[in-house]
Amino acid sequence: MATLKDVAKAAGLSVTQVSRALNNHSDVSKTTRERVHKVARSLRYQPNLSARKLVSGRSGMVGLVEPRTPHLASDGLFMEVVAGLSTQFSEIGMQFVLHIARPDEPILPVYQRLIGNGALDGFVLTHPEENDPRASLLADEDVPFVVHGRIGEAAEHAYFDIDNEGILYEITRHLTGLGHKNIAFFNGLAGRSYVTARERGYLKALNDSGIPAANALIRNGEMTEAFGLLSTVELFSGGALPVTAIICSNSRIAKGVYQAVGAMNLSVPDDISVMAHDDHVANLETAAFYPALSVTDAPLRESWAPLARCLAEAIDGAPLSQLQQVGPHRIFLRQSTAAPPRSNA
Amino acid sequence: MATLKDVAKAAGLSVTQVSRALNNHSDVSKTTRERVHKVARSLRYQPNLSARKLVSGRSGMVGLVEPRTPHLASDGLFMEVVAGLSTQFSEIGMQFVLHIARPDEPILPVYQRLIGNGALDGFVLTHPEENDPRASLLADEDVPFVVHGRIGEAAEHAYFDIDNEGILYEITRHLTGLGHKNIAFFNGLAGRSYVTARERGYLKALNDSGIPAANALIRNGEMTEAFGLLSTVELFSGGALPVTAIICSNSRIAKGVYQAVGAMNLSVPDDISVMAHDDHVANLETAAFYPALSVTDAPLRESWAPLARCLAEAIDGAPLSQLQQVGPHRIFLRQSTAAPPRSNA
DNA sequence: CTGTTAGCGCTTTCAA
DNA sequence: TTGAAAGCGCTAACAG
Repeated sequence: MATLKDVAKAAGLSVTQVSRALNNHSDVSKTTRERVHKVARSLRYQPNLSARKLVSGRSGMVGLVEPRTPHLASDGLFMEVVAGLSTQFSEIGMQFVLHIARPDEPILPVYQRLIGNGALDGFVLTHPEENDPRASLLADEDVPFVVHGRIGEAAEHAYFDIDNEGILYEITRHLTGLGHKNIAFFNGLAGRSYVTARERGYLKALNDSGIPAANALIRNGEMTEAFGLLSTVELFSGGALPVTAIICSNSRIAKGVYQAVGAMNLSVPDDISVMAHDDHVANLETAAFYPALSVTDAPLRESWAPLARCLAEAIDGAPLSQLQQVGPHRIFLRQSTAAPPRSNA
Repeated sequence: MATLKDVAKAAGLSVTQVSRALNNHSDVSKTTRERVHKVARSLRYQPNLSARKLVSGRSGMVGLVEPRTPHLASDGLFMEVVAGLSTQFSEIGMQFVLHIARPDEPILPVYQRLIGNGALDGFVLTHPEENDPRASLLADEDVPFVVHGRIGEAAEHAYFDIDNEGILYEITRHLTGLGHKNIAFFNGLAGRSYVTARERGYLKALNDSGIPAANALIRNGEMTEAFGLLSTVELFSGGALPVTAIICSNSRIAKGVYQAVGAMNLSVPDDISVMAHDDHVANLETAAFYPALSVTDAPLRESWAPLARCLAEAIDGAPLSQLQQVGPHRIFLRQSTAAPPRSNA
């Protein structure tokens, strides 16, 4: 491999000046810079990341740590994350490193090892939880990181997130606006920060509509079809509250809800209105549901690019205010929502 | 982070001696070594990989490069590979780096970048093809690598493989031994080296049994249920040769074959014998097929540990002879194979 | 605009 | 058995 020294010799310059030219510093004449770049290219020069990291603290490598769960191999979401991030980081000339931790191994020591190794410039954290210890560790150690999502209402870290609270507020207000009063909410697993945020939005909307919240109407679970199906059946077999609308945290849950509603010989939207948030991860075309599902829409895949950029900037030492971004979402009102049936209005 | 210097100071020794002690060199007194280890532990010392790589050429990081295909996110095999390798490498104290390449990007330049970066010690190559250009590149550049599979009959590189040729030989001989003469073979995509090896084994067995091979009996395709189903139907609708046995390169294909055979109102094994190789990647319990499928058996998951060890040794400069390993396989004869029906015997 | 000097953290001669 | 010194390839002061 050609080194800086080789390029310097070939260009008849000092190593320093070549380094500056290659890194596009301002204090290099244009002619020199161009000549150096040409020589470097002809020698197929590539900077040695280890050497660079050693002196400047930057290697251009960032990592994602994931515990190896039994389902990992069949987890489409996980692969979406990995493929998306990996692609986006190489797009901006960085190396994305995936580290799968042993299933039995506690996760913090893994981060500590990786930090101590000193090979990585920063980390991406996904699926944050409230008071996530990984974030605390990284913050304590002053290691740059970006979170996919937000930890806490006043997050003190770099993140890219969608407005989970706002999304649920919009959905819920739409339903209360139609006249619904008993609105169930099938949310994700408790503890995840987006789950909490969504619950906040739901509760706030109910409150703003003057509707009391009922614990029995909120359910948390893994966001699967089965969860939606079972929750719906249980909700109606309990028969306590005359639920007229169901909000699903994703389209997969909604699919299960549709099945249960059909099985119970009820109809969407005549008997029950259904809405969901669609992140486009499940291969479910919500417009092709029958009846077409009303959704808020924010494709997960649109977050990898901002996330990568955000981490790059965090590593470059950008101020926190620039590193906290909330992506857009849309709302599509289709055929699955209507005013509640008379008997329950 | 604590550095060697810190440890040296705390231990009252020179940096040199500490380095030697920590790396368990022979020329360090036992007392010193133990003391140094203790001090290092108490300071939570971790060697800086970049510094180490810079001077010794070893970082302890190895990589796998995978082009991002549309199906990647739902490709269970891929995740099995990633999770398996990642786990095994951390088991032996190495870092496993996954690099997903952009879909449009030719793959060789990606390797060249990664090599030139000088951050990785070596690579794992999966899904090798005959005359695989990646292997040529890595060999040319003198970068250690290990192949999951073999390239060519007399492979000149480190590999861990199963005896694909032998496996197909065994299967085919078992069928010819039962009296079958027209034995179809549904193999994987042409070009992959294990596909070629299996074909060799199949042809050799036919030859050794004095049975002429027929091109029409060999089919190559993506190893899916659909491939098995369609191939079977086509084979029989052509109606040229009275096929009495089908060999499938994996259990998924066999599942498709079973479906087609059922649809055609034929029976396994009375009309058609079926055998397959089972790598335990598809979640198909071959013993639970009806009738139970006769298979050769070599779980893919058993290859990650040897593969990781092999690469580690290759990086350590072990001789090639130690780096070429062939894993074991078993054969389970169950209910899907029998002598051919009289009319075709 | 350019070169000289120093040093990142580590391993490895070479001497003692 | 130990230490001093050199240097891996690079960047960042500091002079000029």
